[in-house]
Amino acid sequence: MGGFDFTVGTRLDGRHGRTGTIRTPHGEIRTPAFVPVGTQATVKAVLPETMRELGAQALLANAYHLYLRPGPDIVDEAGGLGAFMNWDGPTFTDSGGFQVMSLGVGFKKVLAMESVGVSSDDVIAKGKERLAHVDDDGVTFKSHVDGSRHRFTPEVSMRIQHQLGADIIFAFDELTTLMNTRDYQERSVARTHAWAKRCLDEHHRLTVERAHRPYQALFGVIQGAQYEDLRRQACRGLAALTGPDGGGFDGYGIGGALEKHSLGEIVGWCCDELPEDRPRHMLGISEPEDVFVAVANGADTFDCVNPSRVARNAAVYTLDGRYNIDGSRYRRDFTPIDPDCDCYTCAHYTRAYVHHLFRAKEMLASTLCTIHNQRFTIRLVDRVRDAIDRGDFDQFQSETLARWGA
RNA sequence: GUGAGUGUAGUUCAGUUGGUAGAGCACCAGGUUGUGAUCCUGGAUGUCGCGGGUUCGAGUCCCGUCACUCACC
Repeated sequence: MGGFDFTVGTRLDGRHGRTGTIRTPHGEIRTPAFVPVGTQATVKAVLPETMRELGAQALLANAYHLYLRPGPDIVDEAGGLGAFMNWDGPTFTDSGGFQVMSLGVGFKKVLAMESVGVSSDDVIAKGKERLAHVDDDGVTFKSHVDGSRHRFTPEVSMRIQHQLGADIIFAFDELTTLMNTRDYQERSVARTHAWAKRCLDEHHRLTVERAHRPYQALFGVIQGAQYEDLRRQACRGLAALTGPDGGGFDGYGIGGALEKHSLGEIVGWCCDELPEDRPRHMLGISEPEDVFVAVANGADTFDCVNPSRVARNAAVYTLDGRYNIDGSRYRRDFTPIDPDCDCYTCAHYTRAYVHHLFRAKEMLASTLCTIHNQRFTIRLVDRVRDAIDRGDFDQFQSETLARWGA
């Protein structure tokens, strides 16, 4: 796997947590690392240069969105995702598997139906408004942009992600919900495993075909929901898979819908089974409690839309907790959003000003709060990494979470 | 001075043949975990201009009065 490798640094006693370094053709990622999300080849509201200044080491975009718009061929022509968006650091793309669920069934819709006694299996079978349909070969879906029909298979996802050209790409997986039956979860894990093998094969073929391009690392994605046996089985299965060249996955993604309280044990089960010389990416977390739990149990990198999304709706993070800056109590507060923060926003602007921008619906409000929340999250993870290297993780965790109020 | 119209939540307005008031925005408070997210959920709010009258009951009908708007003198 030329151009890509992972070395472990300091390990946590008795747990899977560690520091390390991922090397990609576009630079290194020191882990643990938070990877901000720029779904459509942009971290909403901020410049790529700003993300660099904030300390972002890598960015993650989405194959589904970029496939629909502008189209992977255009990103390819532009020189790949990084060149297209003026980001010269490492990049990730998600496979589009998440959209199988979010477009097809809808996580919230399914949760809401729980009270009515409807399982998402029923919804998948009977739902009228679903935009996606899953079968063993792949998923057929309607574009949320214009309603046109499309089909993703593991091979299609690999081709798209090769055209997008991110340094780290993910295998095409099926994300279930907590509402699916145990029986469905078993079948889904089997399907995701079969898709993983097809991804590995197609990835190998494309890597040979596109040998003139920088090497792209492929991460297998683990499902299995809240079931320990399924998670372990999924991990062992993916760890044992090899492509035509005899090589396996370059790393692993831990995915799936899960309840917050079981995050730690699920990551722990997975990391019991996964090879420790490969990086593990936890998909979709960023809250301080989750970061500590995921890192302690072995996650090396993780991404999340939350710092950006909540920023656009006036929620800002501090080590003392989260609050809404558009609340009336900040109208005359001329202190920074977070007095302990070193970000550009906190250095130059007051709560009263940002409060005013939200009230006036000015777009700068989103920009300033996104800068702050991204910096908050990146800096928190930087400190976690330093704490592990210092041998100080447990104390740093307990102090930080006590202050956070978790 | 004459004629006409309008006065209902902070605001713009809706209120069916009379049955003790609603909406949008604003306001207040939350939420958002591989972005279908300038999105979603809750909440508070009224001497229906004022005074009489008719009626079991009036924001709705009648009389008077005040304010504002327009038109004409």
